[in-house]
Amino acid sequence: MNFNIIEDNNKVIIKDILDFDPKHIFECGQCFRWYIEEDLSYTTIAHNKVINVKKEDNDVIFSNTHMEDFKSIWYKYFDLGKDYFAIKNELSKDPILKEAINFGQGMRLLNQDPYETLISFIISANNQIPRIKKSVELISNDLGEYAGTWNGKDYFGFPRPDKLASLETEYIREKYRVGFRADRIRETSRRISDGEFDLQSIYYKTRDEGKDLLTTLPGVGPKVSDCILLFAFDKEEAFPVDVWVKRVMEYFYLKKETSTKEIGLSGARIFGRLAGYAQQYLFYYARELGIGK
DNA sequence: GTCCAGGCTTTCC
DNA sequence: GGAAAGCCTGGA
Repeated sequence: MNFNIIEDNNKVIIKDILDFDPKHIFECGQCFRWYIEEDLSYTTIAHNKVINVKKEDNDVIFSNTHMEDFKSIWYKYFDLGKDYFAIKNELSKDPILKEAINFGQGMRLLNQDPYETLISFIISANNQIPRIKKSVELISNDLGEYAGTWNGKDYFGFPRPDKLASLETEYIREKYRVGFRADRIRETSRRISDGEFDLQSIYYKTRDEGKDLLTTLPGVGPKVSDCILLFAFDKEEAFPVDVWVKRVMEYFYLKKETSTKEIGLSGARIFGRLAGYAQQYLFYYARELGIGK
């Protein structure tokens, strides 16, 4: 680790860390379980634990935790083993990316739970971020384990697959406001719960192998599978192409209307093994600034 | 085999 | 009232 960590009264503080901005991490669209507080800190839940993250000058304060959890859970979750200085340095050779990175300089790719990420991104299809967040919260509050309270709000973990697999499609549709995605959620959860689909095995597969497997699940196509590979399985070359990435790639790089499939191939060609990071800086940049709209 | 149009729930802007 | 971090189906 190239930064100093200290522990203090239910807090862990990283001193003088570059490349860590809670706003850029949580609002860049990779994660749906965060809540901004009045003091502009962010509260999130993962591994059935609640944590509050606040940036103060060049320090980041993690509250409601301790060093043991920090080392065993949050270090990996916040991708602190990666050298973002080197990643950004490499990608900044591209002048367009340099702008996008400058805009979202404190972004990091989280390592999230595979099943929660899978269901969250099935919900994301033809959907809006505020609605996706609401559906994920409704599911957790109804089926998840109580994980803690922060600033007066109770937090519940995302349930295990057997919970959603055991429900009727109509219940899922109406209770969680997921519309036509309800049966995809139920059937995908059932396959995992019944052991027909081994989600953990994807950790040990390549991006292409993982993509072929994930797209056999209902509700998982090219874009959603790349999101899962990038946000849960640490496949750095995964390049999810959504409407914003399509717009920003057409606007800056390709200069003409291009099919989604072709944009995916261009991402691999232009950005190579770091395509996932490039995608995330570009997505955040394009969406916040409305580029190409 | 590949490509593409149309349909899909609900709500946010 | 259009659009939304897309996927699935059917037909060319």
